[in-house]
Amino acid sequence: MVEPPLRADAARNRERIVDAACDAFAERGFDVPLEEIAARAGVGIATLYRRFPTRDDLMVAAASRKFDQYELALHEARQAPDGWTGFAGYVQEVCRMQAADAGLADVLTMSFPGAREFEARRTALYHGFVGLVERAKAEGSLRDDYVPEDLPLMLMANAGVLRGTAQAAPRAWQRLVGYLLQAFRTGGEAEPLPAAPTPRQTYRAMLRISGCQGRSQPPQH
Amino acid sequence: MVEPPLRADAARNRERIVDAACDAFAERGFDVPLEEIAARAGVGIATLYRRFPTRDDLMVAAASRKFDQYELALHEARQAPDGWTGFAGYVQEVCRMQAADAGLADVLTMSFPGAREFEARRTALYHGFVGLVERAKAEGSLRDDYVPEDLPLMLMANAGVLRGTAQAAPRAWQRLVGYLLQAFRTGGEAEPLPAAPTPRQTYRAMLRISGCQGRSQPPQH
DNA sequence: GCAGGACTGGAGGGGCGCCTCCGGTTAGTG
DNA sequence: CACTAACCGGAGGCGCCCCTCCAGTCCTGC
Repeated sequence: MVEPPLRADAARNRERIVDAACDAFAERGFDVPLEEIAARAGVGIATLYRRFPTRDDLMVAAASRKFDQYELALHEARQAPDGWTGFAGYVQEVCRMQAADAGLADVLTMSFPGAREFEARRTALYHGFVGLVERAKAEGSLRDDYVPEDLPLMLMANAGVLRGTAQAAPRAWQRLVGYLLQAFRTGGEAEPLPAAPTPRQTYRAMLRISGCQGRSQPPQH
Repeated sequence: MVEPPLRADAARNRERIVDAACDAFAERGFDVPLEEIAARAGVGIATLYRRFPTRDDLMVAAASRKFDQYELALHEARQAPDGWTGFAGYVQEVCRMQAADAGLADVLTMSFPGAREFEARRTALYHGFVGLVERAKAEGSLRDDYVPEDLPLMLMANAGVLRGTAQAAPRAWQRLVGYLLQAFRTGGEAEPLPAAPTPRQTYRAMLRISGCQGRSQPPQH
């Protein structure tokens, strides 16, 4: 069951593949061609497959690198002066990371039953978040019917906004998060919101989503 | 510039293609293979391409069929007893339609600069919505800093939730909409929310998103 | 009922990404 | 230094979907 140690050059290549995967996933999401990752790593496609037989394996390896960030955010949220600051700060930070990293953010809303250590860290993060929720509820600033499952819900919503607006209105997600935090808070006065996307930005975003791969000319024979 | 009328059989086939496209888009989203649409319509792939040279052309034709529903929803919202009911009812209805129709809902967040009549109807819907917004703001129930562009934002967020939960927690979107409406309303007390997805549902949704196309066995030679 | 033009569908070339096979290369030990 | 096991990478088969070409079919107007 225990893997024999890799030869030095193989280990080096493995590292380079994971590095390349991190970059590629962050820039272009999880559906980049594996060939591109291999090319970025300066490695043959076969080498990539030998080391990571499944796309999931590679995703797990790449994602693990980012857990540090999430754990740091959780740690900071725990030390916030009050429950709401901690809860809201964590939620915002997670969404910000999601916006900054096209693919890897989905990691929190994914499950890889095969990856033990990965799942353990994800579960720990989840428990930590439950703690934030309870603290905020106890001080009365977070509505009672909030449930921790609302975080994945929010991440999925955020992902949808990011998919649609990443190019044209890269700050639109902040407004969504602003609205949602407002809804999560009890007895909230209307607080100022992040700026809305302009009509122009919205229009451009709508163009982007559509196919619009050009080539719509009639055959003009 | 004016198209000659189609031959009777050609017109019939055209109808069947649009019917099939409506069904296919609704069931599986906009990225169904065109070959499948042709097969559903009982028609050769070439026939489909002759009638709709571009995927966008077909999408426009299929989407136009659904405008009636949107226009009906707008009409009803206008006759609501008060501004908030009209605004919230319309928003909910649009999101409900989005949930019921995997692909076509994106239509409202897309733009097809080439399709005149299509764009005109979409624009009319937009203006109608602006009317709902103004009425609700005037009566003081909708926050002042709400902008009409928040509707596409919401639709994108809803699309993200639907993508993630369609199989495992088909009602999750209602909770998102509930939260957002709460945030849109001024001075809102916390109203009861649609049920949250259960942890079990959330877990299943997370599994679904991941690749998980099986086949992760090591080569076991 | 008979041209002839409009229409049809399947075959097939092309691109892209997935994944594997295999001949050549290299690290690392004795 | 020499040898062997581990490692490498490109070539290429496969499946999927896109889109086009063309020989045959079927309306429709006369």
